[in-house]
Amino acid sequence: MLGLSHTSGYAVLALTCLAYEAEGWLLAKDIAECSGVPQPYLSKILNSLTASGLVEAKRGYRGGYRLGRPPDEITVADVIAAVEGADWGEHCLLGLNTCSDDRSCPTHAFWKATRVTIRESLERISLCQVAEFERSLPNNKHGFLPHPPEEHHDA
Amino acid sequence: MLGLSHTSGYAVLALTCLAYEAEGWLLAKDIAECSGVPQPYLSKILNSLTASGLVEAKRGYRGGYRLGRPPDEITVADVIAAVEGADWGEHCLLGLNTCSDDRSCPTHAFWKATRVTIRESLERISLCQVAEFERSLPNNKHGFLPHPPEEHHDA
DNA sequence: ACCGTTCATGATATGTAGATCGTCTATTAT
DNA sequence: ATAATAGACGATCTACATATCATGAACGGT
Repeated sequence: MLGLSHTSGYAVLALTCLAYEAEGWLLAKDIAECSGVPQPYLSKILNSLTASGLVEAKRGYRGGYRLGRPPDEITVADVIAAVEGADWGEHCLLGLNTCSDDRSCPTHAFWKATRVTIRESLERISLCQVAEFERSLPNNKHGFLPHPPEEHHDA
Repeated sequence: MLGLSHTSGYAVLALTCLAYEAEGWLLAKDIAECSGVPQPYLSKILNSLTASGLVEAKRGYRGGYRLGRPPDEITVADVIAAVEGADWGEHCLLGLNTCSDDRSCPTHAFWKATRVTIRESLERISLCQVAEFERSLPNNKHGFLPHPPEEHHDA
């Protein structure tokens, strides 16, 4: 199956929620509800996003998460690198670990070029654009995205 | 990590060994040695390749495996489909299972187009070409590929 | 200083890919 | 028919991604 892990998608969704709320702090719990990502797992993801500086975390009363820098300066590629490691997209298409520039596999040249295209494309998609995109969708009920800034009082 | 499973690469390597030996039958043991794939695991892979018709298996004395059809009629895409399932490359880049044409993710359109390119590229690479490619490599010692048709007598 | 709030972190399931082992069954030389 | 050969298949084991839980540590209002 060709693609990234669920974690990458989760991270993008979570950050998109934060991109909506450019000011204040969002609780992990609210990000979970807004993004649809299971909360305990989301905490782990937010944790590694904090470690890589994409988000800031504040503990205690009135704490929560917010973006570490403006949403137009965070790309989908950044998010993926933060959760998958910087070397995502440096691997052999066929999963061969013997494969390198020196000792290449039959798909090596093609895949190397394709990876660059993919990486560049994802570097061109900022969180702003993702948020914009999500907002534009006709059936943006729930699952993907917010719930405009509005507070819920009931459990 | 963006890429297919190890199994796909193993399958391609194994079939490339068979492509060398267009006539007779090759033992699982010899394919394992030639391709560098761990033998017990290779058996599973060969088994599923047999199920999909890419190779033929013959049991018993003087048995072994051989290609089910000429190597120039087997593409890398065929091999991948056989081991990963026909729907490899139909998944969301970000691993979101909520993602579809109807309810797309931000990378959906781009990724859908890219997938087609990838698939088409792999459909253009036949086992003949793979074998040719491997043969052309300067340091084709062992690991990847054969061992030109020559029998090994010692353990 | 206290205490509730909120993130951080380690321990613990669960599912699936990767890898191995042992045994069953089919084939063929004799 | 028999025995040796070689693939088929089920049971098992490890590693990792995914997911959950419980506890710890930091923060801020009072």
